[in-house]
Amino acid sequence: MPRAERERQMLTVAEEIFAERGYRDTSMDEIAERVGVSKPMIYEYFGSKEGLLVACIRAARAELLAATIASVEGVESAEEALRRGLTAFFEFIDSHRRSWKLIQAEATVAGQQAVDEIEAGRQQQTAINVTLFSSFLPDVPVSELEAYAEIVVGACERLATWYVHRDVSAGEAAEHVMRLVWFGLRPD
Amino acid sequence: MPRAERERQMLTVAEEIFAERGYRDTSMDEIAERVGVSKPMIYEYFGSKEGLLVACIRAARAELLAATIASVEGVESAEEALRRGLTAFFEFIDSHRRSWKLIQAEATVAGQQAVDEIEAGRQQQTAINVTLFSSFLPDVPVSELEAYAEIVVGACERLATWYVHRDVSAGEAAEHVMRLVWFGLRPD
DNA sequence: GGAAGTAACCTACTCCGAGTAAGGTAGGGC
DNA sequence: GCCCTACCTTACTCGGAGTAGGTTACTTCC
Repeated sequence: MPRAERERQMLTVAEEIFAERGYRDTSMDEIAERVGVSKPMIYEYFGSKEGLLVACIRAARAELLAATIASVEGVESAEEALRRGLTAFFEFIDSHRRSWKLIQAEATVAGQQAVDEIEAGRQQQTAINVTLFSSFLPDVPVSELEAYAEIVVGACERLATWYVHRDVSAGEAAEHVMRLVWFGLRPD
Repeated sequence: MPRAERERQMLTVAEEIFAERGYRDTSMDEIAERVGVSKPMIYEYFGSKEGLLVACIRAARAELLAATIASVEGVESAEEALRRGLTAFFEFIDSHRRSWKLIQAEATVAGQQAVDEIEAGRQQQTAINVTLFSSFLPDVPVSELEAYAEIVVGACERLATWYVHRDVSAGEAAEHVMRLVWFGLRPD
């Protein structure tokens, strides 16, 4: 079996087991067995247990970002773009709970590399927000926009965790964040 | 040495090493050595490595909550109470970076117990926010207030992480959150 | 066809650190 | 003096991350 395919297979299985039982309680032996391969193969391809987790996180975050970006493409109004981006985020959470757990690493993270990977993902999300905010807040300094962008990223992450336990639609969740961000930020 | 004092000593050392090197890269042997005691003593008092971490998290969160509550005591205006609570939060972060790392567990968390402990701390913080919001938004249903409370908790957590790398004062950070929350939520 | 190289894969380990079994010592109550 | 309890130790087990050193099988070049 060619390497690329094996890697994808390993990622799929790892994502499943990590999300199901958590990083700590997953052994490399188990992943290897479920893939139908021996442990050193995984080490050959991903370097370490943490490396494997990092690859899973990266893949999941990439999917989320792609969904967000696709949702705002071609939209002119800033308000509408913001609303669509937020809705896409919560819809993603809804249909990809497993990926969401991984992106957050469900607080069962491995080490510095994994922390950095998650932080890098947040930075991408923050950057999108900064761009968006600057379109309707041209006079606000970038450092302040960054603060707002961080706030929104944090707000969404937390609300997402709350959200999965409630009977709330993606639209409603998005509207809640919208209310704060749009009413709170738009110039008077 | 009496148990209570030993426990406090162990917590102090553990907090220091966990915050410094992360949960994963800290060994119980090392903590025991630095305390000047043998490993089974720590197991006798805290049950497990995760139990020790949970105790550290709980202590740090209790300190933060106490500071928050003290800051709003006796304040009448909702706006002022909110501002003071937020400022107290960021001031705490400023002067207790080590505790903050632990409260977040710096993404190097141990297992389900630790996750639950962190979540429980957030719930306390959320409850405070719900009470506060209901004072100036009496007509909004509780479930919606909860959503806003979660949003604010998430926003503060994220902004705190951003905050420690920047040259921003606690007051400014609080003002940024204030702008969104107050302008975003107050009834028109 | 055979030599040489390489990519995919394996068995059989090492080693570190969490957690434990079994016991030692010191001081207070009677 | 004796027992009981609380504090503390040495000396282990055991599971899982990571590795050394191979084997197999397919391609490539002569």
